[in-house]
Amino acid sequence: MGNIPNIPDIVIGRLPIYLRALSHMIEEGKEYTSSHEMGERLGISSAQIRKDLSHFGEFGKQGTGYNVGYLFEQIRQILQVDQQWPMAVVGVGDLGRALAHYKGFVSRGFQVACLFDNNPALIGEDVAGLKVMSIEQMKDEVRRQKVKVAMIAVPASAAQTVANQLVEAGVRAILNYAPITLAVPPGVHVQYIDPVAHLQHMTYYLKP
Amino acid sequence: MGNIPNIPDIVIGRLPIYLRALSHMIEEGKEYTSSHEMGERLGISSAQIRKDLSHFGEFGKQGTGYNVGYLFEQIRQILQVDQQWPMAVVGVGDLGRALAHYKGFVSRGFQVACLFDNNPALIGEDVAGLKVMSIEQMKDEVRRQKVKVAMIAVPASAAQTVANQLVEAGVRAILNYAPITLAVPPGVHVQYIDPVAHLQHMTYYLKP
DNA sequence: TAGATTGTTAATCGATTAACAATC
DNA sequence: TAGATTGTTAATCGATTAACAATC
Repeated sequence: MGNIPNIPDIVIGRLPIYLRALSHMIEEGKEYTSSHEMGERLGISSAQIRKDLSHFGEFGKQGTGYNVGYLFEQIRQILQVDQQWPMAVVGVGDLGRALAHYKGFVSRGFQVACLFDNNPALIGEDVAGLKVMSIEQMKDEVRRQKVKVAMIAVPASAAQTVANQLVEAGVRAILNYAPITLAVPPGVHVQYIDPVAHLQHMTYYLKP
Repeated sequence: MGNIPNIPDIVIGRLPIYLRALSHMIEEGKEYTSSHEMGERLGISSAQIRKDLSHFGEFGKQGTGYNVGYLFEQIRQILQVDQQWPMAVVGVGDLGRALAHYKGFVSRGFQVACLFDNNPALIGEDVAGLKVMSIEQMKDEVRRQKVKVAMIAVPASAAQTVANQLVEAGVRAILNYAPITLAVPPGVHVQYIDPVAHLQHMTYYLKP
């Protein structure tokens, strides 16, 4: 009913980039922008930006361009980040700690709500104002807090098991920092962050 | 001369994923694999894997598939990660520290070689066996160590300046953790890691 | 009004997939 | 040999770009 159908995933993936650029423009006090200007900043063609946005509605005015604040709000709604998503962090090593302390989540729609680890030495420790809980408590706690989004920061060998447990507890979006491809049921979304993969991608081009 | 021409960047981007899967297979003691099996694991079609590899040569045998160790070595060479790249980390906050301590670089062709921060309170501190150096020392040190690869873990407001300095010092590949698009000269490669962008991409699909 | 910029259409470009002969 | 799987070609599919009428 009134559903916006069939928008390519690659388009969805660019919306957060547009959002980021718009928020910088807001900081700069810029009131209007154009597809040309945004494209310039982001290294994307203006036609692509207009096409992408046109999937969701008409946000601009001919001759004037886009109202920065308005477009920002619209994209926030489209991505559903005009709300605050509580997140679980699993694995409280160096990376998990960095995620727990990261200041950049809150302004962009997320909030670390609970931390889990299987190391007894860590359980109960206070990290960024949260008590580290055991993996055994994870299912209950994730359900209790209605957590739908989680970040996995455990070794590759444990990542699939953790993912299974998270899914069972109701998590539907996983950001996986472990360098391994996860198998999840349909309807559960996974994104990967593997810095080494990015680095290796670039070294290909570093010939002489 | 004998150059392999015009390989799509998107293909290069998948090679690290193949490499990762192959290294898991090596750990498992698997000797042979097939495009079908790899595709299964990675959620990629077998045709795509064969097509991707065919850009670089013929690595398989009909009827048998691919020798895991051999294909692994070949892709390592293609990506130039059969060597150890020294890396600079700029910004020694929580994230920079996590990167400095990360154990996963060395086995995959990288090594954190130097750390920089502009906070006087941090300079001289020992982090993961390295002394934090000042940004003023960066250009000299990067040149001295012939560092070509760097990771930026400073606030967005400082990232462009840092990038400029790194490029001036000879860095040609930058992994940028700051949530901002960088402008760099041709021939310098940038990849981005913005966890929030990935999260926002997924929340789009978390409708009801 | 004149100039600028949108939203959209059609054309182009590129990537993925299906199919299969070759062959281990 | 029979079965399996490659590397490659051609067909399909999808994404990007160019162009422009509409209009602010």
